[in-house]
Amino acid sequence: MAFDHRKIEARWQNYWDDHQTFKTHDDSDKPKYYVLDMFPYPSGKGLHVGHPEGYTATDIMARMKRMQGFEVLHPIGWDAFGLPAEQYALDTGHDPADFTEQNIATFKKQIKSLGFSYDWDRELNTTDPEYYKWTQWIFLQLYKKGLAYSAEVPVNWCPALGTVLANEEVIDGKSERGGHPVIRKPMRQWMLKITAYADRLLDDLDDLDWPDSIKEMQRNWIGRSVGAEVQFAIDGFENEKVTVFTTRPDTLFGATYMVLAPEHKLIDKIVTPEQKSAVDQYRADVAAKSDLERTDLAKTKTGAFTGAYAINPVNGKKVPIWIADYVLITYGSGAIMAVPGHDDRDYEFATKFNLPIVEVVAGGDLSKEAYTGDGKHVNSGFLDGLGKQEAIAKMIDWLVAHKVGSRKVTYRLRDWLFSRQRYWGEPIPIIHMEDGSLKAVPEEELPLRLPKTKNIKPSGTGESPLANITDWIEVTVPETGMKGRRETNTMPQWAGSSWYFLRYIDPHNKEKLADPEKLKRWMSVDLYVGGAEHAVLHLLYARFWHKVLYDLGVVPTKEPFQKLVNQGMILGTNHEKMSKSKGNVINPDDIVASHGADTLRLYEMFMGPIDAAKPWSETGIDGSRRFLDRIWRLFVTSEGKLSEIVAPNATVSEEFEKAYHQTVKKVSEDFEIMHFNTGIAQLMTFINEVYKQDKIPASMAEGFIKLLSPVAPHISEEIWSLLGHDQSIEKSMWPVYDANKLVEEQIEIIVQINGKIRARLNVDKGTSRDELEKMALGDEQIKAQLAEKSIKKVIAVPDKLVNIVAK
RNA sequence: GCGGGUGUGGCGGAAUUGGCAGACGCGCUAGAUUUAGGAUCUAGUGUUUCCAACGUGGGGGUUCGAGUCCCUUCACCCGCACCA
Repeated sequence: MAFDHRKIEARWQNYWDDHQTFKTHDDSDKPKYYVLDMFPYPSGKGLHVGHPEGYTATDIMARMKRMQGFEVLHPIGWDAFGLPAEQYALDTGHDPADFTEQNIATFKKQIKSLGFSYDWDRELNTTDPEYYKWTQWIFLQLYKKGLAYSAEVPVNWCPALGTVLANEEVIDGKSERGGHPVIRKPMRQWMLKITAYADRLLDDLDDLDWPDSIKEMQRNWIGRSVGAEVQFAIDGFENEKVTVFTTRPDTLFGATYMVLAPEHKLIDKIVTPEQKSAVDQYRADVAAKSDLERTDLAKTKTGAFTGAYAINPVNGKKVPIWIADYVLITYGSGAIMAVPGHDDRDYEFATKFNLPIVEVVAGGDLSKEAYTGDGKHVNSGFLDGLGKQEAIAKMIDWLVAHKVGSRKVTYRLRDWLFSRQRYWGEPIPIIHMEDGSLKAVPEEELPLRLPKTKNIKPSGTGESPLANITDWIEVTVPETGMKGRRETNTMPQWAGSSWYFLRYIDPHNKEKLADPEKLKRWMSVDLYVGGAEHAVLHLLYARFWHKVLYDLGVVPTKEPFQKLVNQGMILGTNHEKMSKSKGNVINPDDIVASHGADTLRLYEMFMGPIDAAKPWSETGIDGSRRFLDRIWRLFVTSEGKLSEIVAPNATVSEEFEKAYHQTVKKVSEDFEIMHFNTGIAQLMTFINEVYKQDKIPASMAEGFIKLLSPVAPHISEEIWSLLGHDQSIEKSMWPVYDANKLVEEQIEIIVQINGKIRARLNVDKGTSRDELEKMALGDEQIKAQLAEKSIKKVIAVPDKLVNIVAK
């Protein structure tokens, strides 16, 4: 009987469901292992081959750990709020909830067809009011702690569509849908003060077992820089000051001009009448530029002189104040002291506008370029002769003593723009009262449900479609009779995914986000696997919320995800990213139908390292299927019975026994560190060996099938039952190897002359250096090779080699 | 430009602390078998001028010995984008 994957896979998937094989027990006394996949967004397009890669990796870990005696938490759920459902609703008038439900059903069916060992009783859905109740609850905690505030910030407003667009919906300043112009318009938005946690988000990265690249990306994103704030007085304006931020306060003596960002609010006050038209013109030019043009590094510097002068506090010199778009209003204080001698950008600007360049750190050639390195300070008064570090410290002391500046840390990280002008998101539980005050929806009234509506349409005002739903919007506080209007903004998609891993731990809890005892039992996540595209935002937001919850005593750990692994992308057969337009998309459903889920799982793990980008190969997937067929033929007869190669008490050669124990060792070790490709290679090697045997003992057949089972669970269950077991292989114990069987008594040693292999010797393990040397020099072949030469040196490494250096 | 990463056969990829380069798979070749097929089994398969030499993007170095360490250079991928 051939290996019929359709029948077998369906059978075991039903068995697992019926027997609740993968149910997680909170009260077991086994050690815990929490292995988590990144929350999928159930798009209408369904699963692509990238999904099963990460999911298979975590599933292998989950299945192996269960067999190794761990209580495993391996859940899945749906990050189901999001733009596509809303757009679908706007286009068709249908309820996004229905659309989402269908998509989830499709996704679930696809995921189930791959045989992942999820505990489906813990399935989550961010759009479920019982779930988003707690998303809203967390928001209220943030609000109470002063970490949620509202502010006027510019958004992408499309007047023609009457709506606000996300950045990705704006292409070249036009709306993606319809090509209407989009303008930046300040609107009141909810912000979360993630910057208050910047230092902790940065520092706690050190203890995480994450890829360096991801940690580095987060560090860069947070962008902490240490320097000083310096206040410059403005000539002729006694009450005005400009504060600049600099990382190089030691170069203050070299500040020969000052630059304000074109949006800086002081400009109108200080600009001289003669310069006003030039400044206005420049600001108009800058405003007309797209973000892309403004940030184009290749362009030359532009700017305009305001006519005003600032006073350099350290030497009292007058320096001209310019405006230029190379200074960003969003960073630091939106103003800089320009030190053209020691900053590339300032140098470029000064050269273009003929501003003076003064050397204050020796070591460079200022006629050619700015010198940004370290060196002795010159032309710097009390700093002369000092190096960079001492000079910075001394200058900060001076600034503090003269009350014109201080040490200062700034971050690139901005506060999190938390509101979206959307219907399909968690409602923000805030009421704007008619007296202008804000009132939080009482916790006991949560969840604040999204109102059902027949027709979702833009409000036209920039508010979300919720603004149309008068019944929902207008509220009266019962105690006071005061009227109010609900917040029409909803939360971004990041909200629900910032804490879902906590809810899996206690998904049906009505009283709390999750039981503290259970959180203590399960946190933190031992292994988190997902795509690198979430390297910054999702992982940073989740860490931020987690720290807030930690401070509130809700969660027991400082960090949510102890170990993080990014699966690499699966490319098309042409080594390019899969895309519809390139026609190189592989649909996992097709593979499951043609080759089976086990084959797909096996192949995706065998393709290469989990974190590398790897191209798909048609013949490669065939090869993986062939391996499973080979296993099947080995263990199962054409009548569907257990093959006679398996004999309970078969004796095998010492060599084969060794191969078995080596396989157990290598597979166990490789899977543990997620080197699935090499572990699978070892399984293949073992099967190649088995093909050379007449009989193998049942114990080894069972051991092998156990090793295979996390990767290819369906075929493994089937063979396991043919081996005479009436319980799932999942309930069996992971095999252990006998180290004694791996001990080599004799090993082959290579003998090199000048690093080239000239002979091989079989010696007892542990043969001493001297002995090896003697044996090597006594070897006939070696003697012959050395006949014309004189020996300079002999290096002998026990159990490895002898290298003879000769001339 | 800055930060991170990757370069190994025809292809995907293996290779502890520096110690037999190319495990395993694909592809290819040959043989066997068969109801002749995109099946199966067995063997072979880095290159070349094949008793040997060369070979891990290029160049240089350290070392008895380098895919692995150091310097330099090139190519590609990912992230950031004038962050003062």
